[in-house]
Amino acid sequence: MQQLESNGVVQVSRTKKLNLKQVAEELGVSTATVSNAFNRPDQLSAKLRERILLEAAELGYHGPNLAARTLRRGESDVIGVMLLDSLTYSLSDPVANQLLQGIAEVLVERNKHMLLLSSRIEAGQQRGAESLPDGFILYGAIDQHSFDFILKTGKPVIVVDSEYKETASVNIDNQNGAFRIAEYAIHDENEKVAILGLRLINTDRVCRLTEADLAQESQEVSQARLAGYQMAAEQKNCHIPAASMWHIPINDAELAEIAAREALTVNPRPTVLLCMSDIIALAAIRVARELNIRVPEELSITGFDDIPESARSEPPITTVCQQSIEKGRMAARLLLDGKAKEHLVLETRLVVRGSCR
Amino acid sequence: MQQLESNGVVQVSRTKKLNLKQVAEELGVSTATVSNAFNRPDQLSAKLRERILLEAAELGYHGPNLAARTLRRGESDVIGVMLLDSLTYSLSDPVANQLLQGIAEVLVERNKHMLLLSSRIEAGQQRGAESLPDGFILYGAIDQHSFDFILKTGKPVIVVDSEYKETASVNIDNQNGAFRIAEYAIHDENEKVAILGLRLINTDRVCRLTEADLAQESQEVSQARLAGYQMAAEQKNCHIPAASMWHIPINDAELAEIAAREALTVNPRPTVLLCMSDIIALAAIRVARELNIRVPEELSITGFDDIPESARSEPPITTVCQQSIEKGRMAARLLLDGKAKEHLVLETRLVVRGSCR
DNA sequence: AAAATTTAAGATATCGATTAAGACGTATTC
DNA sequence: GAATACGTCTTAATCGATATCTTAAATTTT
Repeated sequence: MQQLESNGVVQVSRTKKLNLKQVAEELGVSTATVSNAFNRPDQLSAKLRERILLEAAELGYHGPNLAARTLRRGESDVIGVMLLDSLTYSLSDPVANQLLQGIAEVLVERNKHMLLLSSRIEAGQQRGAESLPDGFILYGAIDQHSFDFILKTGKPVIVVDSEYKETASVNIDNQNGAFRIAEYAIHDENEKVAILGLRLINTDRVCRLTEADLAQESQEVSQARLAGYQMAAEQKNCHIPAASMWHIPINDAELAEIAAREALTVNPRPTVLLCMSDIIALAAIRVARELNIRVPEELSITGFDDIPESARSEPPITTVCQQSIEKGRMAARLLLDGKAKEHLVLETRLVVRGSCR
Repeated sequence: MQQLESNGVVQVSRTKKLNLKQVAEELGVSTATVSNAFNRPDQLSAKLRERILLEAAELGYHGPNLAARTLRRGESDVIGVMLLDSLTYSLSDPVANQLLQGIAEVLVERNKHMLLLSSRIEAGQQRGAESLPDGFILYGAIDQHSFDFILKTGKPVIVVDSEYKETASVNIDNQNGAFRIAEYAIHDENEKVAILGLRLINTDRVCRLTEADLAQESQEVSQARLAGYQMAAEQKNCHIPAASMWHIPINDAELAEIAAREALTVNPRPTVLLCMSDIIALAAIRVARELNIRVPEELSITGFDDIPESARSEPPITTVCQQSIEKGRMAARLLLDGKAKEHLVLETRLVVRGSCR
């Protein structure tokens, strides 16, 4: 249909896309040979291969169709990255972003592709793309339902910032990081310590905690950080009551400002404000400025994450570097190297800057 | 192999993944019916459909394989998003990020998936995933080679922040936006105006421009913004010589600081600093503080983009809102609605904050 | 009640590629 | 010089799902 014979020369319309089989016919070789030209250079002579590649390109053929190739080989060279909550939210979060950067770096290096998935499935939406990827990287405390779904694909899964016995994982020692920064920030038993926590309880609103809340199970990362803070405080003979803790549901600057405003207007005012993310710490600094509280003279503020912005704020933030980019790289490497059983725990680093006395 | 018959009951090992055909056999229906159960509810009775869906799930079958489905249907429900430069860099750029957020929002709404691609192909790397997506969104001034490659797939393409006659596009009126902010920032002919420009010439290093550089063709977005600045300056009887312009190769805080440091230490010192991105403006503010130059009293600084950080800096940045998230949404909608010929130009908004007199 | 129409489910060719096995001629070995 | 190995290319089965075309049954129409 798309080829018309005339005086021995076979012509192909350039408008219609052609497939490997048609290319093979055009060049007078078998499909196997064309396929090999693209995938297994050792299976044919260099000369023929070169000719095929060249002429295929001229015909407008740009290499094997991924769907067909995937179907046949059972491998797509695509890696699925599943982010917590909605994609839109995750993409706005600097930590998730750094993770993606690290993942992207390794995937590009290895000629793999990245498919973004979100764990949150809205009503009327279906899963569908999960059968394509060769493996998955899950970020954060994915809900059990999504996790099971992914797990049942039988493909390798690496979890970041969470841990399940069934899969490999990349984590940091949250408790230790929190302990060290709290230990650094809290000088003695006279300090009034407040905590701006991330996802401490299961509520969508900013709120001040009660003792009852503390008994509840919360997200593991937050729980670990909280435990680290408390351990350091106790070591300095400070006690941090639940009423000095605020819950912030997502890592969002505005919500963090609301919490910070509450925390910094209680009486007596805190002297140390431990923030579970840099976004929160940055918000706290803005609120402190607004309230004419000098940082760090009157108030020490600590962050967590070490996002790029933290180094550039005024004052720059004393924080815990959790190497998010590196976590992404490690996760991607574990996955691609088939180390689907390891549980990595990366070191955190205390980054001392100007926001603490 | 994976099913063993015993006393009339057919059992399927739960460990091995099964396909639509096997599911059909298990349930004693045809493959067409199972397929219809998943894709075309109107083609079979509700009762049977429900039974199939239920039992399939129990057998551990999670719906049609994407590769096979794509191969057969010729549609993957995957959209390719190609970012400028390396993925790693793009993911760290707040503007690209907002764009992705907007795209993600619409794709999720419509049950589509997002495949991240980068335009930069390193040595030894191949393209390969380009055959999968049903369409593409290209961000920025993609190099001609990559552009042609994508175009030749014959699939719909939407370009953002660039324009080609062959494809639809979503842009903002860069020149107008730049004109308005410069008009606002430049008070009279006594101002000394300097420009911190993004990708003004084709060099990887920060550098001060010469008149010869101005004659050269540069990237369209930058060129438009520059033209807007110049038009506003001339209207106020100011002339901005090339020597008052700096080229910054990528939208990076550190490079921007280098340029800002140079620009703010020339004599006489500028009174207005027009920055082609908010990242640059934020860097300029830090450098100004470092040099004890009061902003805005002694120096007006303007940005471009309106990234979230700009509203929160001290002083907050007067900038041009380019609605990056909305651009992403529009691009995705154009693509999914098959409007592959339109050239949208979104309005910019002058956002007056504290960084200008 | 016979004919016409609608509804429900099955049979099968097909999408585009990969790869194991095989064919064929040439080079190497003893 | 026969046997073996090697390099190069071809044949053909296969991956998993979809959609067209049938067939059979149920329902409506006249």
